[in-house]
Amino acid sequence: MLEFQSLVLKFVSAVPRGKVTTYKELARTLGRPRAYRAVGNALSKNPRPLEIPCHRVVRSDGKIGGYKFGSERKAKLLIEEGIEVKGGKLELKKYMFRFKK
DNA sequence: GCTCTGGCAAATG
DNA sequence: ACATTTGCCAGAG
Repeated sequence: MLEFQSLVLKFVSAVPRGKVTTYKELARTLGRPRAYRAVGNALSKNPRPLEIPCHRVVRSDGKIGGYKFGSERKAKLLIEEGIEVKGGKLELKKYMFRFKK
């Protein structure tokens, strides 16, 4: 459904600079706690890569995860936003942003 | 309608 | 901490 995707994009763009969220949390916020894969799928098909900060969505274990334009690019962007990325990972506890709930 | 593939997660070894 | 296995959702063909 396109609803799901739209929602994903919407929430991701709501993530403030310097913060990140996980695929899982995002999925849960959308009402589909186990649709984390679908979330990644939706982001990969992101219609506006420039307007949507897909790089602010990371894995639950703290790893950067993948990215349309390469994980290196993603890590770089995150660092530029003030997020420390060490060894391809980051401090999730510190930068995790939760929507409502 | 079924199979395959993903920017994944959690459990297991 | 790392690798493998299993589960799960949505889109594409």
